[in-house]
Amino acid sequence: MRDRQQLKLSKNQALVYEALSQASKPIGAYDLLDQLKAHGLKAPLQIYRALDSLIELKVVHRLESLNAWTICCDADHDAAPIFVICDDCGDVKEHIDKRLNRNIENISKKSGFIAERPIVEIHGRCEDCGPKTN
Amino acid sequence: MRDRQQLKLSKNQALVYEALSQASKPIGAYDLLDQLKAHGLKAPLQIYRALDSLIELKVVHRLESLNAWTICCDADHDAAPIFVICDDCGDVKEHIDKRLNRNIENISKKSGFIAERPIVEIHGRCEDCGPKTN
DNA sequence: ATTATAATGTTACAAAATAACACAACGATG
DNA sequence: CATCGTTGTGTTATTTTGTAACATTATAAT
Repeated sequence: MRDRQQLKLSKNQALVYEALSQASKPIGAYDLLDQLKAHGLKAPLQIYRALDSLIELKVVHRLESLNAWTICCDADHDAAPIFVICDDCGDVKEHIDKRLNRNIENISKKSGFIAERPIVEIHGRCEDCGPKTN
Repeated sequence: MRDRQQLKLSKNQALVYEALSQASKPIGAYDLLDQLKAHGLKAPLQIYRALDSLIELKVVHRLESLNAWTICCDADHDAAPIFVICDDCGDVKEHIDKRLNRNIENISKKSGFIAERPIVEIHGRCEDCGPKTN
């Protein structure tokens, strides 16, 4: 796990990074703000700006389908991250799958498209929670 | 192209469906509302409710990374839709790719996960727009 | 030291989505 | 055909999520 020193994070970036690191699940911007009010943060923008930098540094991901952010599990990936999201317990796991990434590349190439930011978020039920009952 | 009769859409559902059908790109809920004010719609909820039903009917997709909705291009797909999104011109194309869908199934199975709603949205540059220049 | 760059603080605002409640239309069933 | 459950509608207010604009402060490099 890389720490603030290695990453050379600023104060707010470090605060947000720490909060995300300690969380077991992705967190929304306003939840982060609530947590970090104790450390002096006051406005949403402080959170959003820190998140933007952390994404730029590739140490944090945004989950588009959850409006939430999470720590990047994997230090060095060229491949796109794949998120598997349990809609019951909220657990989220990050995977890297070279084959799926090649697939995305192929689909893109076929139409002359340049894939710069592939988003893959698989909603469903994790092993512990089992199939939906309704 | 299925029409209102075949789908048995209600008034608001039909209005939203028509608006999306005629659009060349995905549209946001409030843009839809603006368009449909001419037809008497007044509140966001009317749009959101219609969109929910249309998604239930599987004739409309939500693009999570755009906060926008688009008509489903393909009448009968069991496989998950894949969206390819040009960040320059805003063009969006829907693809169905069995191989990628098998991939997603495999990734899920490995961890006992049941994939109920896979989201794949590939941002980048289309052939016409070419690579980013900045 | 100075200067460009990045980060911060703050107020106000915009955009996206939902809650709650009352009422109307529709379709099946008796 | 009546009535009853379901689905759809209308409306107001509110919540949640994300930005704009502008002034100030820290950081690192030459």
